[in-house]
Amino acid sequence: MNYGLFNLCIIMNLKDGLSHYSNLSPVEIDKSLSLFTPEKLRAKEYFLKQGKVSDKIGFLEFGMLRSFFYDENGNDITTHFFQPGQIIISMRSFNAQLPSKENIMTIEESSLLVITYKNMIALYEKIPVWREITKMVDEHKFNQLNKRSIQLQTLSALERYQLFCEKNPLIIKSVPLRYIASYLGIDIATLSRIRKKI
Amino acid sequence: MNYGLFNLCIIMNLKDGLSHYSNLSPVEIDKSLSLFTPEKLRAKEYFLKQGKVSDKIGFLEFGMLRSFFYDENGNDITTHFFQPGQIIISMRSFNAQLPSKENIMTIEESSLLVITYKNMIALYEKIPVWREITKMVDEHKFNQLNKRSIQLQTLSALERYQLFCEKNPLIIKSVPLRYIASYLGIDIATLSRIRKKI
DNA sequence: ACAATTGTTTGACAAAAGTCAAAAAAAATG
DNA sequence: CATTTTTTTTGACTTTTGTCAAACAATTGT
Repeated sequence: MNYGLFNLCIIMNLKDGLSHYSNLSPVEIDKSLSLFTPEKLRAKEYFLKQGKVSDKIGFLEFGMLRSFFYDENGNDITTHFFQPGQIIISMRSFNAQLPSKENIMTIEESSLLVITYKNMIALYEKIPVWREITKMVDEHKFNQLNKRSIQLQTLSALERYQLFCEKNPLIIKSVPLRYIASYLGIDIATLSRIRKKI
Repeated sequence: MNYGLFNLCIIMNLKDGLSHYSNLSPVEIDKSLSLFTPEKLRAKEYFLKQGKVSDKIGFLEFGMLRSFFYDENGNDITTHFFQPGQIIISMRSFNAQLPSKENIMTIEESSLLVITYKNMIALYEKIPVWREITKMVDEHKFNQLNKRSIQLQTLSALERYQLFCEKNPLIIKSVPLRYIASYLGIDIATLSRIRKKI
């Protein structure tokens, strides 16, 4: 059982990831995977809508998604990007089964392996190790968020953008700049000027 | 079982909190509390040091603590304030038993109820409901951090400070401004000017 | 109580980031 | 492939925030 599971990246699929990084047996892996169903989404389709209780999470095979919400002025605020190999989840809504405060939407055509909340619970009963896997995902998400929070707290717009580029070359390539600007808390015009400077 | 548990605030102690907000029986509560030991700390004492694996968490009865780290220039960056009624924990270090990236230190004289990692594990075995309580604490911490992250992303220095004052009157009263400035990602001189403006 | 230390405010200035509007470029659509 | 539509860049300007140093205030230890 290993944190690498959630940095799988593009190369690996869910099955290979589980066999490399979890200590599930091949039989358990097959039993687990039978509860996931493939789902294809076109660009700009919702995976989760603000206000609804999240009833599923997904493992992203390929494509790109983002989570966002609308602030009091109707601005679209991006809060997260989801890359291949990552778990698509709204932690608060899925874990506590509360109405979501954010949308999750594809940026481009995407392919996921989806498991419903009901099946996830079933999985916990059948294969208790999955509780640990979930715990690891949650911890990983917490640590990511913590890093992000510290970056927003301590870095200038320029530094945030530079670090983001360094750590997320894939996102830079395939995501509209205005989403990245909003994610970094920078005005789109300012980001444009920062880019010119580099 | 109820989220109110982690917004107990000053009025309530751990015992009352557990009996009001958890569904532990009185016997279970007493059994649980026997694994917590009182700990008094003077001002500016460490509860946890950067680099060490956290071996305990605490419930704060009274006093005030903060977590912080030193950045590459040696600046002291405050990442969190802990108020009475809250759980003192470094999530990453305690949950995953990894070396801590942050310090936790009292700001003023404080009184805690402390439980060691070993005893926490014992508690999970004796009273499995504690796994759920922990899960709720973790979820609550995640949601708090998520809020904070969005505030850093979307609000101006002035707005961040105003919101902070509104939500944390106790902290404003008893914590040096430079800690608050650092927590909000604002230069101390800028914060001083913001305060004059209000 | 007094010196020493630590914390906060202020001034003068510089740099960073935001605003609004228009132009340019790129992407989507028929 | 030409035309909408969307996205990005740019210009001119304003506002916000940071920097450095000094003055001032508060707190602490002896």
